[in-house]
Amino acid sequence: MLRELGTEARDIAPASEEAKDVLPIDTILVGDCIERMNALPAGSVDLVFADPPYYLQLDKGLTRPDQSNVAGVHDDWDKFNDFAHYDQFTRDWLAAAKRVLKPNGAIWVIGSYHNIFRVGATLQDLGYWMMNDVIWRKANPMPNFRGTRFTNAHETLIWATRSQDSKAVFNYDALKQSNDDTQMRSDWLFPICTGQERLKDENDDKVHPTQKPEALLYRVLMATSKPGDVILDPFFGTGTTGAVAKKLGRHFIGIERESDYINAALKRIASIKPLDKVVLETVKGKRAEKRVAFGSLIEQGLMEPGAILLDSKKKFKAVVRADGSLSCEGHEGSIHKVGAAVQGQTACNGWTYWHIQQGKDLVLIDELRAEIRSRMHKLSA
Amino acid sequence: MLRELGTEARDIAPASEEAKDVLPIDTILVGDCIERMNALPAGSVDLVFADPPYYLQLDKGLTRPDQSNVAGVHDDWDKFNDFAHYDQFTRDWLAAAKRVLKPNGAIWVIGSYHNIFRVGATLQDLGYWMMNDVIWRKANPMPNFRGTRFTNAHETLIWATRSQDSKAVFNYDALKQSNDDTQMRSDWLFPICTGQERLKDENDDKVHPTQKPEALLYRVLMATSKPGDVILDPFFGTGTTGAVAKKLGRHFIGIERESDYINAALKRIASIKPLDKVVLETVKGKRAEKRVAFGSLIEQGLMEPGAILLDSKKKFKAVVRADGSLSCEGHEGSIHKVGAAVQGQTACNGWTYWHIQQGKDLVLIDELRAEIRSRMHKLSA
DNA sequence: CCCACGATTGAATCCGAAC
DNA sequence: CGTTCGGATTCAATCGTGG
Repeated sequence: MLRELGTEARDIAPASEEAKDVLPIDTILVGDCIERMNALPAGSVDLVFADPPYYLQLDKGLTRPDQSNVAGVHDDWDKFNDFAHYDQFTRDWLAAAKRVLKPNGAIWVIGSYHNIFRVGATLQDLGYWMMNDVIWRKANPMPNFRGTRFTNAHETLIWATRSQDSKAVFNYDALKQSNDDTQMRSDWLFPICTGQERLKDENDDKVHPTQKPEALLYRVLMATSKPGDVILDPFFGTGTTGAVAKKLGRHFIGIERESDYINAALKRIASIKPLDKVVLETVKGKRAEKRVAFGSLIEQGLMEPGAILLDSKKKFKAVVRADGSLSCEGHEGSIHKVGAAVQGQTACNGWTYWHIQQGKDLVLIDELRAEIRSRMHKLSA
Repeated sequence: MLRELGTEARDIAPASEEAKDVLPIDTILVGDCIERMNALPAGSVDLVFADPPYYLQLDKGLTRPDQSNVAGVHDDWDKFNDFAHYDQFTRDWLAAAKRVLKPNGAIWVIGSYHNIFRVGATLQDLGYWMMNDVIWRKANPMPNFRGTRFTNAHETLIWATRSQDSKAVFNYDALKQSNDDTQMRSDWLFPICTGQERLKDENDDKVHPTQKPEALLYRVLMATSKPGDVILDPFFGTGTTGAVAKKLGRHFIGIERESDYINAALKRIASIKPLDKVVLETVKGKRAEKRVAFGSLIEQGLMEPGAILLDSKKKFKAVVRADGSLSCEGHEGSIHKVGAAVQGQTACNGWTYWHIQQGKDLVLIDELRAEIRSRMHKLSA
């Protein structure tokens, strides 16, 4: 029995007319992802983001040095008989995903060393074209409690297009702008999903054992999709993809089997407010010469897209856009460029010009940068 | 025609006698790596480090990083056949490597997204057991000149043992010590090989297009090998593995076909001076310590039968019996068993749980163990 | 209100020598 | 070979509590 669970997000972001007509936009489809994908029209989806089962093969329990128990992934959905079965499953869902992708569509898959080599080889076998493998470096990974291996401190994402001649969306300048005006690298640093962001049930247990951080999806969608695009997540879980897609003015289609996950995802996504169109406009063309790391403030949650920056006299108000650029009185660009423009000057250090209102006080954004640097410093080399 | 090129390193590092007798130690074998590996005795090598040819899908057939032809590929194979060919090559050399590895041997393979997924899946298919995938983060990667992808700023290494029940060498404590006393993570930051380290020919061109930095091999060998171990590199190139192995008191066996690479490697390795044995001593953890039976404290007069042991909060009092067992609140047995039982836990390290009263102070019985070990040490010296 | 401290937790293929 | 059991093993971040 297959149902469709819509959310109120359906009408918020702009979408192409044909997509609205033929696709269950901003909806969670209940059931097996292969069956549900095969029921969608071919060539209709812009991007797939998939977080499939990793097939961890954990047999025994694990305790911390203080004898406490580690809650591993022992769910049925991660159980397979052997690699042959896992490979077959992988081939099937990747083939189904390829069918629903538009000719210029692309896919992201995340995994660990347990499964990512099977996934990568199968992607290549099916004719997908690799663009990058991307490393999510975890700021706070779980240690290796037995001292037998290196701390498993990363996961691998593969970004591939539907075929070799697909022309993928890649917002190069926006990414560069948000990364100190240097090219975005293939190694990304984010904390794992904890704290307020981690969904808990009524018993204060985690709803999903492997919820991904929104910052990760934020970068994926900002990098390789446009507002109005349709993002399909065949392993929707608790809906991180949907939440970030809605926030960023993209449409999502989620597929999930577990009702507990679906219920949590629906509630979660309902509370998301999409960012304003103006905020979402990505920078086009070459950008400022000065080095800025402003975008990382947004990725790491120290500043919300749509936030207002003020100069010390509150004369100018600038809107922070999702890619880390500012918009103020007709000027747009980096914090430095806009700071200079509104003052009628040729140059300006945005870090020591713009403030953010915190209660009664104005706080210099340079203080937020210091916080970022402090975080990075702990992790360097 | 196969030759063997020895270097003067043969006699420098200590090696087991049997290895010296049957293996071409500290030698570069000329020719095809599969043939030469198959000519080596089975179960004779401690560690394999391999930097195999990349598979560049844009080219016809299998090429090295320098575009030279690896195998006689005459046909215009389609993609599937190309991958099949690369997979066959990968399976053949990985199977040959597995045969020459000792039962507790291990392998490292480095690659990029072009080939590492084929390599990883084949390793699993052949029964190797993954320990970690490790990310080499390049401090100074080549930028993506066309701005179409993320800067390819890393390469992936796979560390796997010969089989699931192999007991791999892993110098956990030495690594932790060298990493600011925290566990070594799976993401490593090193610059690419440039400057003085980069081998150049008479025209000042680089001898090898993908020479790896010695720092990378240094960490690999320090982490997963011991002095005297035999390291096999089937794609020896200009001999980074051999140079670092010699420096670190390990033996190497290199296999290479190109005489230009071999000549550069021979010259390079000849100039390496092995580090002194004393310098090569690493931090050892408690696991390396000899076991001390609790009863020996009594035998050696450090503790009297009938003595009282206390936990740190003096909640439990245990009586030491003449045979070295404890008795406490109806529980009896080893210091570990009783410690676990009184706490209601499944395990406990009695040495770091129980104390004896000395005057006003509580002294951990682990200190008495240290005294025993100190005495044993003086006796053996 | 702020700081110190303790408790908790996270996609994990997590022991090995002796008998 | 399997079983037993000694005893070795954790980092960053969040959240709650108490001073």
